[in-house]
Amino acid sequence: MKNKLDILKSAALFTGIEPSQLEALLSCLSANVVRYEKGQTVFCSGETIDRFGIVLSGEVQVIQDDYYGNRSILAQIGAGNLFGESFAYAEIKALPVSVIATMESELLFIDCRRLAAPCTKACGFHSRLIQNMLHIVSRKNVSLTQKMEVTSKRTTREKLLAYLSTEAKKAGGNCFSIPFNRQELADYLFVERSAMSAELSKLRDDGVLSVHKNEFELL
Amino acid sequence: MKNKLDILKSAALFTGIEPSQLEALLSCLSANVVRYEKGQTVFCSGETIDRFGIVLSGEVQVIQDDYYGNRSILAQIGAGNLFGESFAYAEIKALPVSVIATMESELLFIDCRRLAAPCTKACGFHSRLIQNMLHIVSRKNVSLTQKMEVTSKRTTREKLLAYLSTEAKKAGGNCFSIPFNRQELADYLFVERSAMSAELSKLRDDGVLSVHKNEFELL
DNA sequence: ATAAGTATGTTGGAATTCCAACGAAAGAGG
DNA sequence: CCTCTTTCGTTGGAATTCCAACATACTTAT
Repeated sequence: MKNKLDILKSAALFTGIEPSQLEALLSCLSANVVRYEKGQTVFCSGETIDRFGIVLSGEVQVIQDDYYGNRSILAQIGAGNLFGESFAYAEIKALPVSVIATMESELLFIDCRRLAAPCTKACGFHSRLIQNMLHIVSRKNVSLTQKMEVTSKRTTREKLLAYLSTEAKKAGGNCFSIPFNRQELADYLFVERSAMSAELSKLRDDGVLSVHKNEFELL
Repeated sequence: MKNKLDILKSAALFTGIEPSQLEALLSCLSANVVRYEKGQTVFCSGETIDRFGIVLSGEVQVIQDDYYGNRSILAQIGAGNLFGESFAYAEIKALPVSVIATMESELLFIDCRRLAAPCTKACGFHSRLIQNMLHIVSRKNVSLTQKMEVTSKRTTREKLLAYLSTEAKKAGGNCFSIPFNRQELADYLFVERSAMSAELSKLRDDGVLSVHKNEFELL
């Protein structure tokens, strides 16, 4: 339980909150922790949710499967980050996505109304929390827009280059590693795995990049 | 100025605010109105913004042009709706998109910090406003996700069907009109206009839909 | 009414992607 | 060490998209 609190202390949702007050706050929010195994479903498309999650350890993916079996990965959420909050605060009836654990994970859940509404105990956290939440949701919005900038490209080659460029920029250099295997990367870019693999080879032959497993270098 | 206030009264940002207090609130926020001509740029990609806009009349589009000249339409914003708020609250340095007026429009601008921070005059609006804002940004997030559900489809035909189905559902029937011309629809779906036009004809020949200008009917 | 400009539908060939299948390489587990 | 499973690269043909070009409405301005 020690390291979990450390994760929360540095989580964006709790910036500006005194670490010493964190436990009191969590109990005020009646937050609860649940452990998930690899591959388990956290939220299932179609259901209604009024709570959101924070990843304490492990990782979850926000995905969408159509009835042809094509999977689209919309987002990958690591430790300290939130998932489901936009759908909870948008108050939609049917979740258009699913959330799955990609590895053994500990997730903390919080009721979204409990966080937004000023509480009866007159604790002063809520004003700060809702500002943090607005900031987080806004940044997710920007992330989605940037993902669209990548997936709006017409060819697999352009999508790859757009994605790898942003990853390089994020890493602050030409060498970086990506958090996906080939199938996941294809699902993230909305393209075919085999065609993408072939295109990666072509990019390598063209001297644009070098690649070893998930390690990339743009030349 | 009369109808402008009417627009604002029913705008999602001001739900829960007494209409009678609206003018006082606007002055507290030091909101200002600007008129734009058709085709004018409202926000330009690359700039930093600390304010957002509300469409009073007319319409704006959130777009992205790459250096091959391909335009992507990310969103279309009509009267009463907001634009730019996610980028303002995410506090990013460089705007990754541009906003343009698609027709003569009146836009109202509000400083994003002015809205979020409790004001010195101790007016009680801000708590409500920030909750509304969180709700709006969350719903935009859901909209972006739904747009991705459409654009993640691999073929033009599937994209069209996915888009038209959601429009039909939104209209609550099989007959509906879309707010785009053909080129704009192609830019919205990230496909080629001519190929899309051909695919529309094929869908018509296949008896899946009938179309007259922007009026569609799914059969 | 005429002319110019814009929007839309159509078409043919080049380029690209999709799909299925296969084999090689890397890991996991016994 | 071997087997089983998963991941990844490659390939060939079918299907689709892209691109450029052109023809036909439909609009707008003069």
